[in-house]
Amino acid sequence: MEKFGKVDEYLSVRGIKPSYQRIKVFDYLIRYRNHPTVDTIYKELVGEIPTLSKTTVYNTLKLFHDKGIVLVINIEDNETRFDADVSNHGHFKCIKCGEIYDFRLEAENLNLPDLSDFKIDEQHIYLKGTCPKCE
Amino acid sequence: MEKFGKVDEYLSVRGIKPSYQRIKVFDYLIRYRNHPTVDTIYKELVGEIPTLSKTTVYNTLKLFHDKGIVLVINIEDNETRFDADVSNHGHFKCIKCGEIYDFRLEAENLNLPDLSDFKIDEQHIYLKGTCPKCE
DNA sequence: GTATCTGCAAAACATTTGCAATTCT
DNA sequence: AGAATTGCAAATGTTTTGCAGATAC
Repeated sequence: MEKFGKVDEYLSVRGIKPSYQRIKVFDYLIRYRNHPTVDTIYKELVGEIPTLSKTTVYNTLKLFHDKGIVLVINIEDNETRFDADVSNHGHFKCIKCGEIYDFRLEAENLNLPDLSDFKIDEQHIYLKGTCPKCE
Repeated sequence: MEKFGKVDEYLSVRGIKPSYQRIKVFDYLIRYRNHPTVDTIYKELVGEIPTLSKTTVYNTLKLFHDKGIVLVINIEDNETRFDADVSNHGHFKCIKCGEIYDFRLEAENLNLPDLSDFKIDEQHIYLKGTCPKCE
């Protein structure tokens, strides 16, 4: 994951003090790139960090989101997921296996009409269906 | 709202018994077109239907969704909203006033790449930013 | 030593479930 | 009467909040 350089430096540069917990959470996000929920992150890390609390995971992800280094993914109404890839891309969720795939989104692919007076800050494209493995 | 004809008929044709509560909920959706949450619908209708319970609103919206006559909108992670317009359109949420706007989506506007092996059932386009009124 | 960060416990919400009462035909 | 619908109360699950202790600079 050279793209991020050393994680503590990546965080520092963006005004986030690189605490042990924050480094581990961010490291998890970029290592697995699996669009995890808070619960997934917590369960994965608590083995390594026995004192970890979910509150800290919530705090950390909120901070990351405020600082613009993670995206919040609301593709399903009963689970909030997170993504450290903040580039412009879309998400596809397979309704059979539950896997979430990323796909590239070129600007010209989204030529939205009559929104000239709207200032667009965020753009989320969510698709649902069946992935090649499950078809 | 001629598009829906009489609500009880619209529901019946789609295999939904048009109970008083169901008619009122659907009527609310098509009359206000305001992408309400369960709570909004409940609060609006309980004045008119004093015995109404939130459970019934939940049951009703789940039934409507299963039968394909409402869309679930997850533009925000802390609120599930509903839309009786099931045509292909996108949603824009103003982060200042909170209003949600619909916008048309033509097929050629969404020319998504390399998804030929994926079977797409649902497509959600959510934008966030500032609306003309709030700019 | 003072700020910040962490994590426990409780609170606040949103949603679901079980079941009994009601309604409809 | 029988089947479906409604609605209460309780359970569940997720996220937030208050605060005390730990950690970092």
